[in-house]
Amino acid sequence: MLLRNRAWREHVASDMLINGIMDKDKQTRKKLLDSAKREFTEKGYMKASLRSICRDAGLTTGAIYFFFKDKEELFQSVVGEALLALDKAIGTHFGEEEDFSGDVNSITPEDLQDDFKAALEILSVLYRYRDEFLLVMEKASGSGYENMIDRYVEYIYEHYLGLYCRMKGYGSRKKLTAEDRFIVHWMSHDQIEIFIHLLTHCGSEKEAAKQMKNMFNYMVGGWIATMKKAIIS
Amino acid sequence: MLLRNRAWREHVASDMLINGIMDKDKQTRKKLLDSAKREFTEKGYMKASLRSICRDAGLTTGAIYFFFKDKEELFQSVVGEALLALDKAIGTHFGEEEDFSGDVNSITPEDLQDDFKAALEILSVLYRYRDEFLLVMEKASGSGYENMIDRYVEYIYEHYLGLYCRMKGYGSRKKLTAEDRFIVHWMSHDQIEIFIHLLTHCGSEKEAAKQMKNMFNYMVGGWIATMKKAIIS
Amino acid sequence: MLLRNRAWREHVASDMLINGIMDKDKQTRKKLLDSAKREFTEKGYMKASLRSICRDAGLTTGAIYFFFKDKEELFQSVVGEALLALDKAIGTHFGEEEDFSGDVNSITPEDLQDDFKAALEILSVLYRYRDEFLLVMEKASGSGYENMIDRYVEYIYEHYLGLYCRMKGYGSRKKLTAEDRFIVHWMSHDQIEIFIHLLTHCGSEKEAAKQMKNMFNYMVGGWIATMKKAIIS
Amino acid sequence: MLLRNRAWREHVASDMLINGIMDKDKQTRKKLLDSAKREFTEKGYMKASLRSICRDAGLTTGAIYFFFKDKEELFQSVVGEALLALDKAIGTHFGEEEDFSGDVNSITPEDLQDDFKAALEILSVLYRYRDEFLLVMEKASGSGYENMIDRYVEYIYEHYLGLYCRMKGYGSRKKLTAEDRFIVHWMSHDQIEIFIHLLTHCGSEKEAAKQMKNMFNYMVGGWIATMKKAIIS
DNA sequence: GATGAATGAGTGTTCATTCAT
DNA sequence: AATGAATGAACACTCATTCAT
Repeated sequence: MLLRNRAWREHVASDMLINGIMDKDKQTRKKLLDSAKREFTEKGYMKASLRSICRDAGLTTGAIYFFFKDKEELFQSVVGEALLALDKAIGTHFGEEEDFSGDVNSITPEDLQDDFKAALEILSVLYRYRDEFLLVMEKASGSGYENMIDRYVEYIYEHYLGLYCRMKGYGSRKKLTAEDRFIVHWMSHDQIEIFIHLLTHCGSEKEAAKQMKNMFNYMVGGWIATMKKAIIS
Repeated sequence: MLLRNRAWREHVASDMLINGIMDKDKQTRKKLLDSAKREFTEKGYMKASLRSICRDAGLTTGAIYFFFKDKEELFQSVVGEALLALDKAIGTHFGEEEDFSGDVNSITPEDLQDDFKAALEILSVLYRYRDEFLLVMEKASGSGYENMIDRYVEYIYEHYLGLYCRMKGYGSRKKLTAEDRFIVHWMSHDQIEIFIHLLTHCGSEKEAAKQMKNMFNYMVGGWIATMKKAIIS
Repeated sequence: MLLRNRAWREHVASDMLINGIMDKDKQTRKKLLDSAKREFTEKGYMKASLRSICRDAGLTTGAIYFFFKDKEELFQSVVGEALLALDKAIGTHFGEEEDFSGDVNSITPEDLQDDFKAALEILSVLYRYRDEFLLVMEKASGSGYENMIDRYVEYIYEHYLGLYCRMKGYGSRKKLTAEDRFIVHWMSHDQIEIFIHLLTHCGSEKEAAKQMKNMFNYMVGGWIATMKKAIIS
Repeated sequence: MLLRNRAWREHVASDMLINGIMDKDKQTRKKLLDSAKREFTEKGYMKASLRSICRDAGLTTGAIYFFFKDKEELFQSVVGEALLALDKAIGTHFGEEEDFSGDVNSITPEDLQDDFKAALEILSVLYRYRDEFLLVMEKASGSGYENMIDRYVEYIYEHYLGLYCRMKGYGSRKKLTAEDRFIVHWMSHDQIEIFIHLLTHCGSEKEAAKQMKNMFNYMVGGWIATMKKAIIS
């Protein structure tokens, strides 16, 4: 799992529960979160003013501190659910190394297409919480989520490293050179950038799914070229 | 030209002149800029403290305001020369639409390789001002340079749009669909990301040039796939 | 009586009653007082947080206000019983001017030793409520008990003034000079300091009683010297 | 030396220099210190408000932070000079163990009288900075000077331990029992309390010096009794 | 050219207290 | 009897900026 630790996940999960069950009076909290989302989105984490958030929510200064420990936890509460969902989705599709033991030569670049389906599901999560992810990706500077992108890259990097090895017929990762690792890292990075690019440039999931096709086509082409070159040179 | 306006460019250019000619007591300015670079790099634009910069430069608080209008202009002055150099380099290689009028079919993906040489020269500029570019790319949040990346993307996008048209045999850009534009935009973005990735992950220009080869191979593969698919589907 | 007024004493007394009789659900109050004692001891009156006390007691913020008017009264309730007990003990031993009318010359410094027994009993009270007294003596800054020590000094001062007069053969207090009063005041102060010193430095009553012997010896020596000097000079 | 460290002492010393030499414009700092002294004296360290201090000094909120790092340093600057002076005085009179090597029996309680002269000089320092010492002794709760008294006790305790040993004819401190140490610690404490008592109860140094005579007489009587008892029992 | 003082609005945060339920 | 929400004033502290000298 990518996200911090179990305690944190449960914390966020309990948030979701609370929000789900007690519809009656927890509207203040909701209002606060809405205002916070708006403010963070407008000004970014650092420039966002808690006063301004409270005002916008029709509350007084200290109100936030009944529900949230501090600014950081408020931000966390805004994006937590989204991150948890993404965490789960990524964990499902990129987490476990597929138990592969067939003929090495039978692996074709088309295997990459499997990722496409996974990517579609991830895309679905991303659009379910679009605002929140845009927040994390572009407005989190100064918060504890500043480098979330890198963390995701690092996570799927492991996955792609395995895929790369199998495509090259490496039995062990020990055969990987620094150059191998660099290009795989880049391709992992690129995969994440695809998601971000879609999220920022496509207004709907549907539109994003359509464009992602071409982007994947591009990406697969890149992988093929990378493999060929490796074989040739 | 990419950068704001002529007035600004001249402002920056005169900076360079000043620094070059009057060696005597403009060293205070230099000291200030050095300290500013250090502080911005350490803490990022927003968290950087002018007090701290002055202290580090062995000056008092108000000193900055003799040389710079405000915090923003100080940052600008730190990164200005670098941006100007990059602007020039990009202008040279991506700026002018090549006067192409040959046989459409003669265009091969290998044309992309021309970009490689251009990219190497840009890489050279990037590493000449590595600190400054890292500043702009990763620490400018809150300043006027927050979205510099997008501006560069937008700029080379025009270039790649032309290339794409010629590779597809389009006589006019009017034939481009929204889908065409989207993928070209992405590929432009990707090109910029390659530079940033190199700058952040390679300690020397030499190392970066080496890794860029594989990244370009990947990119060209992507272009080929994009072209093919376009033909097929 | 030393403590404020009758109303207050009855208030505290009724507290004791309540705690004694209704064992059933007044345990909440008890829990609150325990947590308060802990918090006050840890952080001192001012830095103590009512929130924190409630949390520690497993209750919510407002709960305190059912039992106590405000922070001050809570503190009062924590230390009240102890103060009342001490008030009683001091009243018994230092309160009433002994009905003395014998031969003036028969008074010897050994009369001071009578105080020793009284002091032992007071010590017993102090150790019965050791936590509470340490609270009052060292952690009450900011509360209404800040200068409790001075009040005790003032109280026993009257007692020692009488003793001093008799030892000097004064028939009336009118003979006392400002200098007389000053030294008696100091010696009263010193007596109180002895108690505090013991309470803070000895872990058990037994240990304190042992050390008090030497301290009294020191004190009696001081009284003798004071008397002699008064006679001589 | 009692006070923290050399760096700190030099810091305070330079303060004194600044205040002494530059009479011209440093009046703002002086005003701030005056207002601070007043505020701290009135409300104590914790309840003192920096806002209030600035207001009283005719300045705006942030002004303090030009001269002082934070609340703590402001307090330090108010009392620092006084503490330094006291440190010096105490160091002179209680710091060095007198190089005693005469006949043990020749030591009489009158040796204690030597302390009297020392005490008079210390008293002089205390009254030179009376406000400041009252601040430290009674209003420092919450600041870094909360337990200054104990520190002074600990310091002179060493001195009195030596004196006690010589009066008892001990060649080495190893002969001291826990009970010995306890009573000497108490007597050291008492010595300090004498100073505080004078400072709080006498309006002038002259008056204090007069009353101290009797208090010393009392103290010497205590020492004699302590010594005798030790010999007898 | 540069200093050093001062501004003043702003920040996140704390907390005793209140009160409808 | 106790909850949980909300208040609102206060706090220490930061900082870009200004300006007389």
